Amino acid sequence: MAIRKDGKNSFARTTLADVARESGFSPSTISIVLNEAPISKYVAATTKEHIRAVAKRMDYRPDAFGRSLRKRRSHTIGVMIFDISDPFCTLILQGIEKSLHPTEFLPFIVDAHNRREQFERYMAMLLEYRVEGLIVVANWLFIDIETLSELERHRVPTVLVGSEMRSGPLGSVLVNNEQGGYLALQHLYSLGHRKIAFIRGPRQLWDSSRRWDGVLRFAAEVGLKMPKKWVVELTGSSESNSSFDEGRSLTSTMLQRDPGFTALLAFDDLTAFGVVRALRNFGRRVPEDCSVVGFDDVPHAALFNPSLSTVRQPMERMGSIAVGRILKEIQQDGEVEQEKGRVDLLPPELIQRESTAAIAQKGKLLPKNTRKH
Amino acid sequence: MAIRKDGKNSFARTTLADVARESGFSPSTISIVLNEAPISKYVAATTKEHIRAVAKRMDYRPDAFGRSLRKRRSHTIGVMIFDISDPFCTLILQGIEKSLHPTEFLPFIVDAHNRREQFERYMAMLLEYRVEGLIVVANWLFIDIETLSELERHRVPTVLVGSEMRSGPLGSVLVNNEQGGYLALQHLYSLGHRKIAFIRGPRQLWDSSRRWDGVLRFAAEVGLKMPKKWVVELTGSSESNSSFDEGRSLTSTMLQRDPGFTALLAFDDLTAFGVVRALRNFGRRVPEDCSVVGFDDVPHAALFNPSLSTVRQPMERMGSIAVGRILKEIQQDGEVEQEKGRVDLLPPELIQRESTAAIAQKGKLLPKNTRKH
DNA sequence: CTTTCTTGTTGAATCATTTGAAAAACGATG
DNA sequence: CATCGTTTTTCAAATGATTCAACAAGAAAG
Repeated sequence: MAIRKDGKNSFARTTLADVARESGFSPSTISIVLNEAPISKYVAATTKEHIRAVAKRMDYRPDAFGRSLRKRRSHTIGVMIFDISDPFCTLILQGIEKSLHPTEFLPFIVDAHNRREQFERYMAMLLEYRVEGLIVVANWLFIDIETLSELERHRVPTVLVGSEMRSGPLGSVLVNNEQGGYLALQHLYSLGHRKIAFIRGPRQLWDSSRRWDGVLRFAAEVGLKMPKKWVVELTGSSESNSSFDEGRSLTSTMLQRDPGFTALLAFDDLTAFGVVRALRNFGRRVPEDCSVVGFDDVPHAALFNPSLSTVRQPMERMGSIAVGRILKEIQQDGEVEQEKGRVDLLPPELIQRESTAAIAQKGKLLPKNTRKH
Repeated sequence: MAIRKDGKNSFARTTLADVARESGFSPSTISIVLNEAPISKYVAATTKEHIRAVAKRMDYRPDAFGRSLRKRRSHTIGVMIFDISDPFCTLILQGIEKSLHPTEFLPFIVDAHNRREQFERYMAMLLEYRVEGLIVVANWLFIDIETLSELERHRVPTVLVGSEMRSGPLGSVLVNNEQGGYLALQHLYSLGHRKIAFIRGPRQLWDSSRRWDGVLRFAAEVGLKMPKKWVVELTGSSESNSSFDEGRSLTSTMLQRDPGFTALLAFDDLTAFGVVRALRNFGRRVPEDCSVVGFDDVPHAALFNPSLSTVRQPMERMGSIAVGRILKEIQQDGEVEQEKGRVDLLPPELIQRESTAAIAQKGKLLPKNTRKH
């Protein structure tokens, strides 16, 4: 359909040459005018006007490929995520988008679905598209360190968000997990809880250990006992709702073992949701019979019943800080090496909601509690 | 750093010419071999091997810009979303990604943040990048019809997911909202509820009306009365959690007006979460005192307390069907016009969970409700 | 009258790749 | 020895835009 006699598809896009022909000026002039290049100050005002009018009338749009090829710039920042359905990563994405918006850069988002093979394929893709920077949103990261270090090889400024490499040249932006763990336990402790159960994160996850370090530090400071029967650990499959299911089953196990705890500290919000479900099924009310605290503050934490007390990660800010660092690296073109491996640790914030409450004064747990707040 | 005497950055990417020089063959041959073009069957096997080896050794990656410019194909499908933090849209995205994965196409995702200005900017961007197809995920769509119809002008095959245009040339893939509304009310009715409150969707939203049509159809069939005092409507701001907040405040209003309803049908899941919150604050238990049904089945609906009964939209499938249609249109290159404006209506599915229950036999709320079903 | 300066515009090269046409190389055929 | 048919490889053009050096025209200066 719609092929003209001259062989050209009549719907073919308008090119610079078309505008040139139509306006009577050369392609060079058109380009200079439309890009408002420095030399354009020598172009006659009438010419400028005329060219702009013609370009608009013909609905001219510069071709990204031609342009990028010539300028050797793509004006894109690659954003690699591992699971778009994770709300944690969603908010970071929003932070990234928002701070990229006023710039000349465009995010190129790809989702590896937690699959190594896809990670690699998309990675190659991003390099072919010559992204000028790369942000890796590592929500739940089991890709080996090795694979990530390889990123450096490509000489593309890279920042890791939400996770940290034990060693290695990659810069990262993340919450201070150690402090977060500390805050969470401190919160429960200050509400009077002494019999506290714990669901740690998966051992393979580095953040998980840091968070646990914070918990241990507070426990040591106040001399809290942490009996083994009340400390369990997620296995960390990469399935979507696995931490909910695991939170639930681990809690059930602990309840059957010894239901005497009055509070539970969960690795993250999704786990905490599972915990609440298990407690309810066991006939425990939250927070009256057992307080629960999560980690992350995903958007749904506030909507949940009961709304979840949790340690907030400033996710949107993490995204925008990552963008800031990438832009800086791009501008400085690798001059300031010392910036590269830097780790930005942002402070977490304890958000108190309904799922935690002071322990019953005279309440024995099992009997009924008749207090006010 | 690392600029060689010849002025070239030593980290510059390897080009086809580099491989040609290194291997002793011409760029043409390299291209033919690496792309396994038809003529490559005439290339000597030893040559092929040699070229592949050199390319691999030099870590050659074809440049997407050079290639796309020459081939006049981008191998990308634009995906326009309006709010990435909406879980509804997240699942559709996953469906899209998954079905695009085995193809030669790559999704180019942009998020307009519900802002018209950004929508237009990103739209222009996608056209500059010559996307070969476009999927618009219209979760919560207040962009005028006009703007969307304009898409057609660009001769890019376009499919709308999750919404439908009253009229216009754009094809779409969405759930049968009318049937969904019908199912939701039928569910509550079959549980014995007769005093039912309703929170409609915003009037500007076309889907909202269709859903409501289904509700009315069922009500008419069984002769259910729907007093005005128990029918309210969302205003539909584009804020992130607005439907939660609105669901909550509208429910509070209705409860104060007349708390006699035993069930509530909400426009969507997020609204339903707000409803549950309001009921709890009012001292009503869900589902014992009031059943609540949502719409969508977002991932968190199952994790919520109580887990939410709802009408499921097959979101992942919607995404993959959209991809299927786009790919077909691309291949047929506009030959089969009749496909274009087609509307795929997928069947919704009622998911019964904890938030709905049969009405109490010896009912408390208002005096007697002593029937069976 | 030549030179210089300013203003306004353009030609040609360049970016990395693909591709149809053409050119080698080579043995075989008449 | 010219001609032909294969097989193997390369030339050169094309894709769409940007940019630098250069050119043209007119005015001003020497």
